[in-house]
Amino acid sequence: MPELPEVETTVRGLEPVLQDQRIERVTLNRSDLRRPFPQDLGQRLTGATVTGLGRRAKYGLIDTDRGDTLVFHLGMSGRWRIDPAELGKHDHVVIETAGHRLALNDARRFGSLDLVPTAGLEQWPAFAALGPEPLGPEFSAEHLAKAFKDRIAPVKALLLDQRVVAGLGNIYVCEALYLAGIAPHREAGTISKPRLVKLVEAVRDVLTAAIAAGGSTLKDYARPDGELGYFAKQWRVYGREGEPCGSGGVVERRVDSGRSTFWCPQCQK
DNA sequence: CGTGTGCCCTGACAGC
DNA sequence: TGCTGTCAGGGCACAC
Repeated sequence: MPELPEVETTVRGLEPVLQDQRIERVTLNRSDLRRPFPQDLGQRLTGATVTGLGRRAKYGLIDTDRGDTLVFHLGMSGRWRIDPAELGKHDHVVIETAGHRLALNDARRFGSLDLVPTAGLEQWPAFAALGPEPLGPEFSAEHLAKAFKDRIAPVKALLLDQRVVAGLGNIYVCEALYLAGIAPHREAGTISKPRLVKLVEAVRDVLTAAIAAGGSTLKDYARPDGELGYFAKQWRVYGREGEPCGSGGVVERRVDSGRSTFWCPQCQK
């Protein structure tokens, strides 16, 4: 499931294919994913030239010379297929350049596609309240101390809150909390400053390692070039219920409002 | 405002 | 073989 590292990997995979290329044709095989596509999406994209690619939180950004940015979210199962031999059932949007054909494939349709004025991107509703990038300079122990102050919610819930920090999902939050030695259900406001320093380091470490590994895989995630990521092998707690954590404890799983948390009660306090 | 719950969607998988 | 049930979860709506 694409979290920040997978989206980053996807954007890096799209860059050599799309940068400076003119979009010759856009085919919409349906009118929506999670929500309807913007009006006239095809016409507004056709003929535009890609001027740059980027990422904000778990969103991929494709800038065009028309002053618009195509914003994509991969949801649970979304991926871009580059030059697929043939199109499949879940290739909902197809973008063609002179040299390539790209298909946005999303079996579970939790993804989204929007076209937003580049100049107003930060004010776009989905972006306006986002917290800092976890790999950027604003994400610090000071920032977390401020965000956690007087909060009784579990630290895991706040790390998943995109207004606190933008781009973390269930897998990397579990991993980061394990690395930092902090129990997922600990009240956020009770965590000491030195431990927040460790948490910030842990978040950066797990994300950096995942990006370096080319994004992780969860059954249906594939890199844009079609190769599967392999960071899954490096997960310390996620999906490892009942296994030794590596530091003497045993990984436990608990479910809160239908969501799994993996952690080691011996190592995380 | 802070906190918690449930829904969307489909495919993989387990069990019978 | 084919059926049923369970699970995956990001973002958002909604209840209290």
